Amino acid sequence: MPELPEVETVVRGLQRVLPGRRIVEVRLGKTDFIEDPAALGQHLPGRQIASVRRTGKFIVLDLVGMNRDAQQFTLLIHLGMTGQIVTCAAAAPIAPHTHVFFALDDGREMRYTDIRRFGQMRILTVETRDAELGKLGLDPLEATEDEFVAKFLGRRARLKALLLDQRVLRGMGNIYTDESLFRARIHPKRLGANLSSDELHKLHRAVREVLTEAIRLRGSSISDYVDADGQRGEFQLRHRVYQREGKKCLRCGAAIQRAIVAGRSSYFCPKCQREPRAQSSRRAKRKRA
DNA sequence: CTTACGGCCTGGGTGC
DNA sequence: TGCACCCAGGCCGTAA
Repeated sequence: MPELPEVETVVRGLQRVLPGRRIVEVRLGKTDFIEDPAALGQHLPGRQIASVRRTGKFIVLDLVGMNRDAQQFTLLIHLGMTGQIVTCAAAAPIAPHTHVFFALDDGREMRYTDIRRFGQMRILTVETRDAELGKLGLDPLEATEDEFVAKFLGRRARLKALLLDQRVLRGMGNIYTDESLFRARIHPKRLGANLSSDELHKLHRAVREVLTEAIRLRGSSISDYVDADGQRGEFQLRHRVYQREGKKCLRCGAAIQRAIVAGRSSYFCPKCQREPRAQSSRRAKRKRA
């Protein structure tokens, strides 16, 4: 479910209520998605949430001890496919598949719910936090055009794979990849190395537009996604290709197609996004010649 | 460096 | 009503 716009929306909701709160207790259900479950109860109670932010699809909670020399920890949360985080009254009914309860010092709770448990939760030190987050690629909304373009030059992978690769850009997932490629009118099977500078320019702009608009509409709710207040997003109403197989392209009227590209379901307009023929990168061409 | 594939886990939809 | 099957917004490890 959650890609950059959804995680951003969740984080904005959490930012309104969490900073300054102290965690008083952690209760656990199933823990197979938590790197070190015992560490949660060991390190979190008594610590105060200093900040909440997003890096790519990760939610980053920085926690400080109540005395000055206490070690700082970071709680890193990834929502996977079906993860949800909400805050609610401690007495609120418990949704099925809720596996982590963080009791807060104002009598409320932050709860983590995840049907499929593809999410992850880790306690990190400041050093390991920076090492982990440093593996990620560019923030697609902050990258300059030059930085963005450089990530695709010479890459022989398909655009679909590159856009989904968190080491290239951090935060793109299947929905926003397809929506961005449609707006840039680029076929998901095209190779990074074969894009013209005009196409890279259009792609950069399309990615920013799609993500910005999706954040404004508080994300896409296809099935499970809700924000930190339990509200659904509305960007799914603006999808132009995603899950529109067989429906008319809103630009040209052709039937939207679905194909597996880079192992993932991909939606595109066969007329607006021309499929490349026998692709070869420059290097392969040179080899053949 | 790259792709392809299976696996993690549960639930919803479809078709018989 | 049951059941088999396919699909799902993410990501990792393995093999080729």
